[in-house]
Amino acid sequence: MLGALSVEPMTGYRVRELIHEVLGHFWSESYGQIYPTLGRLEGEGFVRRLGASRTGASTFEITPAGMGRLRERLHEPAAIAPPRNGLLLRLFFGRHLGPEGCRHLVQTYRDEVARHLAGYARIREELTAEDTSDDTPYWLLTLSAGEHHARAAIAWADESLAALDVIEQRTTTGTTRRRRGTTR
Amino acid sequence: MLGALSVEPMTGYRVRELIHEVLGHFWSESYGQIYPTLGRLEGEGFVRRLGASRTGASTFEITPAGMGRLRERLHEPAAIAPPRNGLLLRLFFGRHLGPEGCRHLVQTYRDEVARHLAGYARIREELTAEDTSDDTPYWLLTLSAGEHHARAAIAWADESLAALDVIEQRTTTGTTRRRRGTTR
DNA sequence: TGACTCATGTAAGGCGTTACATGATTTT
DNA sequence: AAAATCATGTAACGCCTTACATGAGTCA
Repeated sequence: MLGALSVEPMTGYRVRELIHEVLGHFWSESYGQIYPTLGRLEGEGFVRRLGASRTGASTFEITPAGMGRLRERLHEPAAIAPPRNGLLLRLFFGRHLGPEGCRHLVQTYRDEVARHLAGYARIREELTAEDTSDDTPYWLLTLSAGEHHARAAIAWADESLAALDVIEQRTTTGTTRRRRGTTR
Repeated sequence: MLGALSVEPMTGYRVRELIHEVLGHFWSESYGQIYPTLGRLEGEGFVRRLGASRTGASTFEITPAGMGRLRERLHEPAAIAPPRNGLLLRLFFGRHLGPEGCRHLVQTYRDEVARHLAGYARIREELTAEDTSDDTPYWLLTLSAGEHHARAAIAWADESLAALDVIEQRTTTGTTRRRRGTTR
């Protein structure tokens, strides 16, 4: 919230929109969070309501106190969320799913990550175009994290798909010593 | 729950313990989930209470219907959780934190991931020791995911630390053209 | 005029953790 | 006998999403 308003004053609706579009790969907020939070922050003096346009929409601005609070919050160590990776959980019990089922899960995941990676390429073009601001180097850090993660995920998926082929071969042909290439 | 009991019958306490120790890197459950779920599954006939030992502790066993349910659940596509990456959020607004603050965050993260990676090495030894079961190949997939992710995270962190050095140089020395190597 | 977008706000509910109360069994 | 571990269960609470109600402004 404070971070968004540190960029420029905007409405709650716009904050949600920006978070979704710009931070969508690593953050999310819903309206059910946005509006109550905005009210609370106003009460605490961290944001201020700018003249509401003739319509009901009100634009919020971060106050100097809000900037201080933002820095405070940024310094707090990031809370670590309890892990919940549904894909890995399924693969761990993959024996009950079979190689074919696992392959489908991994392939779907791989496709999704590949789409993300393609998206990152476009974002990188935009960020490295000549209009670099003081924020750009920091934004590139987060982009780079996405790229590293996506490339690793794809490499893992490819390895895993190959490993699943081998598993299937073994169970299909029994536990014989000889193995031949995949039929594809 | 069903997955855990598919390995062998055990108490709710033991399920929690196993999930924590074995799946800890990608899954978690709390007692507040375990016991109500166990009760529900019993009512649905997916698990069965084995003769309670003289004490109050009761060991649960998965039923054939439970095995069917497990396969069903495994086939469902994994739910995608709304992203919440506190580290990347902080780096995105890194300008307000400064290169030094960011470096600290990244370094802390790097250290943590490196510890995980070291742990994975030990797990890999155990898994590749001669006692391979039918589950082993699937467990190796999840282990490999952890390794790929950790290596990528470390590579990213190292790049980012270097990038942050450059950012600091630039802001410290002004926007001069010449730049020299880091001290040390 | 009708459709779409911008905008606010809340109610209901789901999910999950934390913390505590409680007690048996085992180990030291 | 004390301390640690195994075990069950729940109450309170926090967080967050979804869905809806509502309406103003904009565009075709």
